[in-house]
Amino acid sequence: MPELPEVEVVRRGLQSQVAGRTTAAVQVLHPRAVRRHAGGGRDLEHRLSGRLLASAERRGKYLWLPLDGGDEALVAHLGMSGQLLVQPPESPDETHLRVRITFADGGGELRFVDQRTFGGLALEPVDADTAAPASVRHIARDPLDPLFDERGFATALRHRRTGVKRALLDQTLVSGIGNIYADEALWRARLHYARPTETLTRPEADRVLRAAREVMAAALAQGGTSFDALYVNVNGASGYFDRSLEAYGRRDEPCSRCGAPIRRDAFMNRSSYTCPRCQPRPRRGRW
DNA sequence: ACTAGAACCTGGCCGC
DNA sequence: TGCGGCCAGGTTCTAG
Repeated sequence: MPELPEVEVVRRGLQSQVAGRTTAAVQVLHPRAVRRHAGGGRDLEHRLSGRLLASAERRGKYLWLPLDGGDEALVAHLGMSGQLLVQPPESPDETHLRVRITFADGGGELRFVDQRTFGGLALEPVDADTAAPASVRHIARDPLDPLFDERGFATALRHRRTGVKRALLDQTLVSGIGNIYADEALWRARLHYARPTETLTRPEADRVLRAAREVMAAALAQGGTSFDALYVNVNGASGYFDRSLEAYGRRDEPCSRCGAPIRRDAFMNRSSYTCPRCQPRPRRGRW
């Protein structure tokens, strides 16, 4: 499940292997993979052919490749199971291959592979002022961004009226954090996911942000997290940060700080993992 | 304006 | 062996 560290690994792969190359043909194999593209699959195939992909950018979990000229970009979101692979043209198609982009240099082709089809590609105009594509404009900066506003984040967090985990998952407040790193950050900060944001002290707000930054930086240093074969980077290699997770996916295993068994709760149609001793449930929590 | 929850999607896995 | 149901979860849409 790609979150910020995984997406950044993919961005680096794109920057080194795709940036600076000119596309030849584009083949859309599944309409849902391009549902965010205003003109549909045929339109994307035509407008993306013969274009220079200038660089690889990222904000939160969104990736984009600005085209030559700079007023358009190919935007990619991996969703839950999306992969961007650079493969030799002769290698067999992947089962869930959705979009194929070949290049004028005849080298490795860029393939968008996505089993669950939550992800997708789109060609979008780029806003001249922010240098961000249209669909990325509402996404907040992420904790690894040098321009991230820490004080502003802490203030905004404490003005929310919700549970702290919901707030961490809100990409308009802070981007890049998904279910896995939210649980890891909360474990590090010793906060329960249902803790009402309006009761957070400023030190607590600072602490959870610092924890999120630390766990994502550590994951990035190891090449991203992976739990199965769904996530691979642009070269096709899996990350392996899952060995370092302290809470997520560790139901009934002892907390490495205190030994209490990690518990799993259903929360927001997904799972939340907490240490019941280090992260006690607040008396009046917000779900 | 803000918050909460459903919907989208496929394949692996489990129990029967 | 097969089948129904559950689970994984990022984002968008809709309802309140």
